Amino acid sequence: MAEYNHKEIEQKWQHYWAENKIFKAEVNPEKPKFYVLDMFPYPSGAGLHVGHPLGYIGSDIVSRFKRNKGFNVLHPMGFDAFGLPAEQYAIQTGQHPAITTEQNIKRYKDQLKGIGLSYDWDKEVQTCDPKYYKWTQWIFSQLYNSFYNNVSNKAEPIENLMAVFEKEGNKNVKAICDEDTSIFDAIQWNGLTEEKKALVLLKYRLTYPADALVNWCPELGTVLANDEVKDGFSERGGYPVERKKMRQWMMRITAYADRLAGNLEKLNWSESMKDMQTNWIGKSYGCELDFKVADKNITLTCFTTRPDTIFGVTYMVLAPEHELIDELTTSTHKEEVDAYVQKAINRSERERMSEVKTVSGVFTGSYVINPFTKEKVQLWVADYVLAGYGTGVVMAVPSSDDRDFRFATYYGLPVKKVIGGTEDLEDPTEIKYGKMINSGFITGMESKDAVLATIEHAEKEGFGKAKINYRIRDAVFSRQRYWGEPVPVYFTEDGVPHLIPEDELPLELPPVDEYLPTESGEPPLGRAKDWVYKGKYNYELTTMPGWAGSSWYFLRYMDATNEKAFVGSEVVKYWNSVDLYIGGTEHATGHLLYSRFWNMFLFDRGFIFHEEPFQKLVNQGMIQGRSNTVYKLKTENTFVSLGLKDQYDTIELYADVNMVYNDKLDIDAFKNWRAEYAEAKFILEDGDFKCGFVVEKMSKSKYNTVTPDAMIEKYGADCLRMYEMFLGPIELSKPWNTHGIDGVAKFLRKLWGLFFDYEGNFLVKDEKPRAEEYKALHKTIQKVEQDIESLSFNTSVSEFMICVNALNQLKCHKKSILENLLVVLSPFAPHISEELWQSLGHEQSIINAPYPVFNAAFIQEDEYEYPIMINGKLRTKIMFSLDKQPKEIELETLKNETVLKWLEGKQPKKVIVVPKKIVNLVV
RNA sequence: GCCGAAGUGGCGGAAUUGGUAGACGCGCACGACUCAAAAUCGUGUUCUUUCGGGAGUGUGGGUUCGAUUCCCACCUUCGGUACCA
Repeated sequence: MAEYNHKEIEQKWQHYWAENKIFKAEVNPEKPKFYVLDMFPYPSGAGLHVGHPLGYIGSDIVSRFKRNKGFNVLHPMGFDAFGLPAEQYAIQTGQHPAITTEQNIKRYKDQLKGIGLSYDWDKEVQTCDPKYYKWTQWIFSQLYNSFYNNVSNKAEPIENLMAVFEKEGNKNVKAICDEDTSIFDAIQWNGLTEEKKALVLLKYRLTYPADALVNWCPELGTVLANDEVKDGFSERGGYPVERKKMRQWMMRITAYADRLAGNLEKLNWSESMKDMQTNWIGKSYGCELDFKVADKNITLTCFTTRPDTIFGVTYMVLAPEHELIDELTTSTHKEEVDAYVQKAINRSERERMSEVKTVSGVFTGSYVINPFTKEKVQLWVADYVLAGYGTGVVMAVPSSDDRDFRFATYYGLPVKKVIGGTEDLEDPTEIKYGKMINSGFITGMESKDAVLATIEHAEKEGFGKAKINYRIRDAVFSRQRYWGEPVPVYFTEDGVPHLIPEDELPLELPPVDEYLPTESGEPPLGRAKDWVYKGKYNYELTTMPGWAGSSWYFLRYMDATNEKAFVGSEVVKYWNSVDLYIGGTEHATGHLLYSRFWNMFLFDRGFIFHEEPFQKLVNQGMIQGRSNTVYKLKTENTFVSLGLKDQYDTIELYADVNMVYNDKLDIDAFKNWRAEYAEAKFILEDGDFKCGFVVEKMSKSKYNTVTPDAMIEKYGADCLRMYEMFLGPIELSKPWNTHGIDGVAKFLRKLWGLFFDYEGNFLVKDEKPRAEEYKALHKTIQKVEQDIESLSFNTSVSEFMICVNALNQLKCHKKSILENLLVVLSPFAPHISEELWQSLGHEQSIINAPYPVFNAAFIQEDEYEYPIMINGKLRTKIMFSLDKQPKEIELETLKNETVLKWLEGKQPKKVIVVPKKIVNLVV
């Protein structure tokens, strides 16, 4: 072969890999395993752009590297195939979402294969495949059949709980359950009807139906999880979201809040990612305190993290949604309170958010009694108190809480200062901690000690207890949509839910005539004809959310075709948890929390053997678009180059980045782009038409999308892979700019040139390398190996360039050098490496070639050129033998001509000689 | 507001535990080859300069013989989160 022909080579090797199942991963206890995982994509209609594969290329390099290093590597890919876009498209066109999804998946797979990624496609999973979602439904069933035991601190079968109920009721049970669960004994339990028993058990199950205040998105016709809502709008589509009470399946993730937060410490994740999860879980230590309502037989419990400020409580506040509001409102205030509550509840999330700094509230007419001081304070309703957090009741301490202070100031409520140092302050909330003042028995204590003292006192007196509170809420699991996993549940006439038995799974998605809600407002599944269980029981009509299928796919990959279990236990024992997981930050509080939850649950129940699914997590940065702009005169069909545009009255328009090179417009291509530009005139500068640029999101409407296909067509997959890595550290976001890719293309041609000359003559000879050649090679082996371990792929690419430049300079065509270099390069540029590897006479794929062993002897230097600095400024350099003693170096330096000139006859005060680093003279 | 990450040439970026700032590449300039162009190769390329130097890693200070690196304060950008009691 005369010239480097990427197209031919890449197709050849991609076929070879696929036909010979080179990347097939099978359990092999003889070999150490390594599991490299990419976050699996939702196959959108637009296909991949060059930003998507960034992480895939990085993980592919690690996978291939580990293979060369002797590991048994599991590196799978699949598709998160249920989802809104396909369904929205189905609503518009009537086409079944499965068809669109299949087409999109095919396109994605073609694109991924074109990049030469080393996936074991036999392990592919698609969440919308009934063979897959059978097991998603099975896991749902396991959750349904489990409760969380606070004593063993893990999930257990619900039968364990039932056995205890039969023996002694629930009075000694320490388990996670609904707040409103009442206490009963064995006699009461055993006396309950089956229906009643079932309803009680729902309060304990890890998945359960409940009336919950949810994020309802009318535009999408479904509820959304908290992490799917951003600033009051749906994350997908950007439609407004409102609060609504609906009956929903919920997941009791709160049972795992503590372990999810605590385990983070053990994980090799970025600090920012751990922080995001920690904040989302929002664990806070404090206590619950009971306030009796004056003249009423009601006790309100509030949660506070600052019980030390109890003597500063000057009023109390309820959330507008609080269920006792009617009872707590006196007749004289009824009208006002009702009006306020109505307004507050109807206010959309969005409005509430935009008015964060304004305060509003009304007095209920009732008073509560501070259990510590016996003081009567006013009870208010205000929407700054959230129903969903704590108990929906807040003790207000305006002297140490900003919001309380703002509220009290606005409504003229008293402020009582309880922390030392705040006595004379205008705004006492500036100081949050100190010595307590005006605080009864805790006066004089430090706030920290006072917290403990007050809790102790409250517990002794029986009106409070220490409590850990979490911000995280149970996750809404129902979606009022069609394109998702059916929930494997039917309802008997009494409304009690029952699981579809395991051997009848999967419960397949039935056909419907339209992908819209029914007339009566039921989800689309309500349209399915004759879709009833055993001919008489109604099925659950909501489907599972997107995160259901993605919460366990990493387990299914291990054993993708197992029909007896979601994953075989020997298999999961071997592959265990993911060693390296690469994906975007956007999944920090959704997918990464839910999958940890499900994994932990499956671990508790003994189905798998690792508590945490992802040991090391790396977030790849986003590749932003880099749009090009051109400037058209407002009144004429004439465009003006960037540098001259200020002399004219222009409007800015996009030019497709694919017809701009180094910000210079290809005018002919531009004229052909659109009919209205065919006759356009151009005002050039220095003979070129220069475009402006803007960095923004990559999208079709901005004409700044670049597809991997286009890059591969022109430069080849190896070039694209290396260039993407060369752009910078994998975790950094950066704009895509095709300009630099030529550098990598040149590198590949130079590499090729070490093997073949222009006529296609094979140049490689089996000769003994010289010291410089060994040095160039081993420097590269060392650097690249370190870089891959730390995922610094960008510097590896530089190193390869340096090495090939050096070998070119040395005119090195020696087999033993080039052979090793190819193995080191192969994870980055696998196709060209395979081809050249074969040209050296190898019959086996380079994928299994052993990684060269770095030998420090080859890069050993015996001399070093010391930079000589005088007062920290570099003045000259002197070569010294590395075994020369510092004292000798000092003496010789002081004799050096340049040094003497700079010393101007003065004697240096101090001479610092750092071996193999530097010499610094202080004058 | 709070939490986190990041600020280095015209551009992407490099610099191991504090030790020659700007590796590697793009772009640009000049040169070679060519009738010419492309490709390729070579040289130069932080700024400034009176060609001795001087300044320089967001800003201001500090520690040090020596700071892109460590400490303090601040500014900017990006990501997350937000009446969370």
